[in-house]
Amino acid sequence: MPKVGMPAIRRPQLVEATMAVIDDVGLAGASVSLISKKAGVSAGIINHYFGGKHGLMEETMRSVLRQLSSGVQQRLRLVDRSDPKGRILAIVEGNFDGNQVNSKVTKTWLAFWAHAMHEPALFRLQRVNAQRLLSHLTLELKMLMPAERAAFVAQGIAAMIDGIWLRGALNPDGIAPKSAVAAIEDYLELQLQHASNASPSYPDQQGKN
Amino acid sequence: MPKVGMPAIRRPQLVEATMAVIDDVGLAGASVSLISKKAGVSAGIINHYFGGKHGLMEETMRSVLRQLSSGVQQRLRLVDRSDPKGRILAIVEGNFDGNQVNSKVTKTWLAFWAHAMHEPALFRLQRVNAQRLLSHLTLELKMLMPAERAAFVAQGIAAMIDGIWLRGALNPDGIAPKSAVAAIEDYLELQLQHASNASPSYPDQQGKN
Amino acid sequence: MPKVGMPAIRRPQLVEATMAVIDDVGLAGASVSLISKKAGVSAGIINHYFGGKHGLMEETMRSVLRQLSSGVQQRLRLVDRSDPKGRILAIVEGNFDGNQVNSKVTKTWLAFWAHAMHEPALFRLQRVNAQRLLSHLTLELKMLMPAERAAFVAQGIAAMIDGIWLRGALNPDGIAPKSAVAAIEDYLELQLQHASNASPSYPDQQGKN
Amino acid sequence: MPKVGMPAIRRPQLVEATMAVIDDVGLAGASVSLISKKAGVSAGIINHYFGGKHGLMEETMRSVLRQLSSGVQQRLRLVDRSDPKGRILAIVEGNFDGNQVNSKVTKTWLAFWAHAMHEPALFRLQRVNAQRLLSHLTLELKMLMPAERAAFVAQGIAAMIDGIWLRGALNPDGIAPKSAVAAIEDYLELQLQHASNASPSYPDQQGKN
DNA sequence: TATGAATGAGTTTTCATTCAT
DNA sequence: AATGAATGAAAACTCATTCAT
Repeated sequence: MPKVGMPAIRRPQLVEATMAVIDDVGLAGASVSLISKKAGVSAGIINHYFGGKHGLMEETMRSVLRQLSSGVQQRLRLVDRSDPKGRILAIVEGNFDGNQVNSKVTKTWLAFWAHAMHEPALFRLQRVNAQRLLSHLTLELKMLMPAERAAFVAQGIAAMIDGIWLRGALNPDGIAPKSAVAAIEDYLELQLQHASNASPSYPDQQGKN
Repeated sequence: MPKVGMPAIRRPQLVEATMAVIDDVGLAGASVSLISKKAGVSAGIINHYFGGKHGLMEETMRSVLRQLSSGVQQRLRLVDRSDPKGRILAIVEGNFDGNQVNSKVTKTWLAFWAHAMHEPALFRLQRVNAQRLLSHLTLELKMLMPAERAAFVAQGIAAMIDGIWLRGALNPDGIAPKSAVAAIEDYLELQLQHASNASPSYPDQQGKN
Repeated sequence: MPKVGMPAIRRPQLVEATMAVIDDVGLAGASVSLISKKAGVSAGIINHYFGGKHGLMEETMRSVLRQLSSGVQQRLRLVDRSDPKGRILAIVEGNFDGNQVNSKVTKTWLAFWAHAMHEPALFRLQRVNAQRLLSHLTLELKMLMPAERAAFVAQGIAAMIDGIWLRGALNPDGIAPKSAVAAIEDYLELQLQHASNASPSYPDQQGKN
Repeated sequence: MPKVGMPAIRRPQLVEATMAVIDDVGLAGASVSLISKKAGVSAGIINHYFGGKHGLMEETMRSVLRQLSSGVQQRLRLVDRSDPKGRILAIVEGNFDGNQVNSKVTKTWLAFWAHAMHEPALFRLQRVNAQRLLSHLTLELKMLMPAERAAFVAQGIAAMIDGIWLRGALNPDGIAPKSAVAAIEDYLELQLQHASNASPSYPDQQGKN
């Protein structure tokens, strides 16, 4: 008689082990045998639950991305819809959430980004995520500046977020969330000042802060 | 006597083939046999010239980074030393040089960045490069604003450069150099205005443009 | 559950196959693929059980040496502790035990002796074995002659044993155990006579036989 | 125009290099490339002079055996034909000649002995040499004891010689010629005493010494 | 005569996957 | 559900040999 509810235990357990192994030895060195050893189960079990290594990898990447956006969602929920600047900062801060920026997550995230380039399924996943960040930012920025400018600034913020992550992967200590957020907040602030000078029809920003 | 000067032909030929294969199938799929097939030579030759796959990979990464910084160097040579803003833009433009931003180089660059996380030799290489970009930018920015602020802005610019590259890897058409440079130039411009307002002792910027 | 107890079957099976292949084609020709073919299993299994060819070779050498000393131990158990001459002959006979002297074991033994010269782990193994033979012999001879002389004679006997093995490897029919033992017994007899002449305080030998 | 007399230079040069490399890394590790590097020439040259690696190895083995028997021949020339015991000791001493017993020659000699087991040409060479030692010894011993006994003792001496060599290979300091010769001389002496007791028709030995 | 570039066969090893238990 | 024994394909690498120069 099979133990019931095993999938709910085994799947996250294996995904966790996968991240840990990728952190240890890189994506290239993350073999099924290493992952199963880390999880304390047999190698065959991966096929049982994920239909193969590929399935486990996809699930792991989904999990990484899910973790990342859940940090953003959580913080957004705390900020009023009518406070665009606050919401933008929430998005930024969510991206540098405490448990996101340690070396382990940074390396796994980067490994998947590179890997996704040649795996259509993962590529789509990654692209959707990148676009979502952009549209979230654009949506809020449109309340503070003209649409065209909003799109432009959103691209800048998104690039800075990912660039800080990317460069943070080279740092053994990971990313310092505070200075990361400060850099982007500074950028945003300048853009808002610029916007208010150029077109006085978007004065909301000053009032809100 | 054997054919002379072959190393000068074979080594770049194999490095080229390596980039092409990484572009095709990713770093994970870039086997020695695939690379040698692409180069039209036997697999054994890679050991002959690079002492193993590892040597070829390191050389390829060096080549990618070299290409990147040579674009920067070339453009810097055309700009007067007393024009910091011009030099910063030269650095930025060099990073989005025409032959840098096609999908092939972007993907190879990203693949190596991720791979370097677990290869000490490549890691050092990558880190040195990332630091060089930063110090080049800081050096010039110091002529336009206080040292502390210069370091801060340099980080911002570096992050935007790498972030645009990273996000560009998701784009099948590669990076659009013009809008990439425009985004960073805009950021720089705002920072300069801010600096001149805050401390009138760095007025050079206005005169130079 | 998988088939249990396979290691207990596979390991000796692979060691046996290794000896057979070394006998057939020599140590240099004993490839993993040949060995696994002889054992009727796949090549990969060797890594599964021995962690690589090296592990298999070490285990095989241990097995050869174990077989050799078990022959000696067996015969020693049948001889009274107070009969040094009998014990020495038991050691000698054990070294020319029936299943030791066929061409197969002789060649494997010699191949390993030569190979061990450049493999620290095997070298130690071989050296320990050579020393053990010597100390066993010395121990018994000390009851029949002065210590210094005992050490001298022990070296002689050990040399003759190994020399007969070595020269036996050149003989397609292997070693003739009887004449091998006879040659060494003759040597021992002469040494005992010499000892009893020189120092009448070691008369035990005559009484015991 | 070819340099004349090159074979007379190159062949011994390569044979020397081969022995040195076998000493360094063992027969298994002695690749053509390593040998040619040691000799300071190109790899292709070995085919030129020896028709392949095999030819070089055979020549090297011949050289080792030649060196060994030349030591014996030299010493035999100094001893009167009518002094069998002296001639036997000359043979023994020749086998432990100063330049024979260092670790380098010992290891090469042993490596070839083991290797010869599976190379008909080398096997014959080795066998002829082993037989020659035996017949030299028998020839002299026949002048001191009955033919049958002479053959028996010759086997004993030959076994001790080779046994001491074999065991000497395990000793980093090589073989101590003096104690090696002493062990065999002792054995010979006992055999001669025994022979003179058993059959007084072979009294020469005593007179000669 | 001599080189060393180049090859291709063969080696060990890794690894995802399958499967009997 | 879970194991780990077993496989076979593919990987990197080694190496004797060939050959144009």
